[in-house]
Amino acid sequence: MTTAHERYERFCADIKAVGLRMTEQRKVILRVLAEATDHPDANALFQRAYAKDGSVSLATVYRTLRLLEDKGAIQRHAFDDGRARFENTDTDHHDHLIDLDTNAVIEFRSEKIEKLQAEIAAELGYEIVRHKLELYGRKRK
Amino acid sequence: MTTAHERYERFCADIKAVGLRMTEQRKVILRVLAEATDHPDANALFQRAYAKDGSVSLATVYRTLRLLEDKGAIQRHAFDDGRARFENTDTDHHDHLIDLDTNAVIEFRSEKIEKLQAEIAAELGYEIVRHKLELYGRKRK
DNA sequence: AATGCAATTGCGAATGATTTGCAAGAAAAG
DNA sequence: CTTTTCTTGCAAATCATTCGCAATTGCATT
Repeated sequence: MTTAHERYERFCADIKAVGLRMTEQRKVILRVLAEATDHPDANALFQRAYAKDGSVSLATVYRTLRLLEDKGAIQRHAFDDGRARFENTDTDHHDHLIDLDTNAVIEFRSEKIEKLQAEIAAELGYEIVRHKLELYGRKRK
Repeated sequence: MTTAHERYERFCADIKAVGLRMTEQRKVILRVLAEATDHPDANALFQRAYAKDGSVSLATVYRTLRLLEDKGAIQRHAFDDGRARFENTDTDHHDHLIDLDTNAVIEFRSEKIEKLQAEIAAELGYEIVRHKLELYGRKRK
């Protein structure tokens, strides 16, 4: 299990690795991202960062998000509600089950499904670069 | 196999079923939708409808789209490129493979994957209402 | 510690997709 | 043909996200 602090260090390393500067704003945003265990959207991240440091702007949150996404440090998801949501990529790959009543996001992973996907793509003459599997459902009672 | 004309008739029935009016514009838009075999976005649908009848506006295309989506007659997809794309729901359920180079959308269906998904959701205590499986890949050479 | 300069910021304006308010136009019912 | 109510097109309004730009700030070098 990776800790929030380890994630933060890794983000910093990613930034410096390409000669980018470590600004106050970036530090705050990276920390917020590293601490997130949910799937926040850009505005939620901005709120959290702004609470820690009022000098952070929404534009910079978006810029930092894009930066990290390009480096593969975080992942962007476009669930059915329109706006983009983000999560760390240091954890193992997994898919999502979205609770239609609460909007909660549950992570899961199935080796079998991963394998089947690759097989299907191969049959169609394709190689999978990435995939998105989202189950939308309700709790059974 | 459902024909475009049958689909059109069904759309009309859906509209009239709730006491809505059958206007010229709606007729044109329904026809365009019924004839679509691809996954057009709102603007593409507007272009096609406008070509048939210059009195159709983009706003009405959006309004009609939402109408049909609410009735479950068409389905909205949010692929990773941001804008919404639509398709008829009269065909059997299927998933999508998106060609990253050409943006082409290939449909497929796997019984095994469907079954696995249901199993996974059940394990987590959920019942699937709908799901979305998108493979993003490149042609193998 | 002071200097220089390119990277970075916040702001507000721009964007692109989609929605909405409203007055004018057209169905359906009488 | 009239009335009532639904629909429309247009333009303005949203929403999420991006961009231009002048001001600021890291950071490598003195």
